[in-house]
Amino acid sequence: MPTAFRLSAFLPYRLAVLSERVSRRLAVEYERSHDLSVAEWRVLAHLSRCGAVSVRDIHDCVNLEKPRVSRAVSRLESQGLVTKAPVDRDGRLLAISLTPSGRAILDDIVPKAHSVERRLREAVSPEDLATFFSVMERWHAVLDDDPDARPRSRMDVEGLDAPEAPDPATSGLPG
Amino acid sequence: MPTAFRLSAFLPYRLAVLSERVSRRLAVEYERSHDLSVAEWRVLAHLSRCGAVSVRDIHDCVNLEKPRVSRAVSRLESQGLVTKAPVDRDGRLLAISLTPSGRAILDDIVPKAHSVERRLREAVSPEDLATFFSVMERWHAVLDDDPDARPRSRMDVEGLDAPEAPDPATSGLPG
DNA sequence: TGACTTTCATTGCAGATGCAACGATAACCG
DNA sequence: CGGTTATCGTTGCATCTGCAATGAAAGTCA
Repeated sequence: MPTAFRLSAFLPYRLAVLSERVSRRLAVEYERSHDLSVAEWRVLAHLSRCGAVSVRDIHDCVNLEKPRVSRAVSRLESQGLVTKAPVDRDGRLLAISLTPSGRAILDDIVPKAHSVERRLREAVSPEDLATFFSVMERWHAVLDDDPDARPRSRMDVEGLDAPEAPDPATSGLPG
Repeated sequence: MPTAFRLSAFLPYRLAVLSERVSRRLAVEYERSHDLSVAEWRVLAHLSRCGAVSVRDIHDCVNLEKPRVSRAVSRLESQGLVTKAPVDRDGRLLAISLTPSGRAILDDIVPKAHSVERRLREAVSPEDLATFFSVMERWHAVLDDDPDARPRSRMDVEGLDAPEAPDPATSGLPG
């Protein structure tokens, strides 16, 4: 008998569908009012916690390819939301930090993002939510052991509660 | 004090990271050996269950934009994996179905896809897995009530166990 | 010091993506 | 019938994406 594959019950597919739907709902908050892409939003969000960091550091922390970070940062800079400052100690590095405008936009978006998340969290019990996260973590562990899977980005593997783990190359910068 | 947003603990972000990692791991199976894109894989998988269907039907069922389905189908056709047949009863419609070659490729990929999924499922208890899916379903329900969220695609909302729910416009086609 | 390797950010480029048209066909309805 | 509307699949186009390659700047080590 011919192979029949039930895509709608397939775990990777279901994950992708939900993830995309949630992402698009969230994108409404930063796209509609501030014309930001996903990459730009992630960069801003990361900068809100980590101060002046390099492109490499952002790449390591927010699951974006380095060129994507670079372009996102350039666009944010052209909009006056971040600044790129050379690092005197290392001519290769760039110290990227938020401007007041960037901070103002974050101050507007972050509550909306939290609101979207809160509505999702409130729809399930704390126990179920904990189970959900533990399942996600175990699946990451499965992929960590799979040579055909991509490695996890640094911030995601180093624990979600750790302090910012500053890049030694850029820590101690102004900003 | 300035807004500090912990991206790595943000639910939409975490969902996106896991989903992308799983998707990329799965893509290894159909990309490396058969040079298929996600869209092409989804089209083939859908056809394996639903026989001869229209572009519109695929679009409704596998969470892909219509142009993306159209191009995926065209590329699959050029590779001899599917056929596009006109529907005599309705000149607008196209009856898309698998060729023997397409079926052969599916016969190769599907076990690999199941293997990836099995490893993930085996990493958690059946109870936790059930909880995971019920949480996903509740989040879909939250988004269903949100006017700023996109509607769910047909197959995903009509239940995962329903029979194929053939498009009345294309049902009864050869294949 | 000086050749070699590594790391950094950027750029090129081929291909994918999303959205808005478009032409063609069918359905609706007076 | 005939005109309007709706649907189907496709295409145009601006943008984004991923990957490799580039040039600049450390780091390494004899």
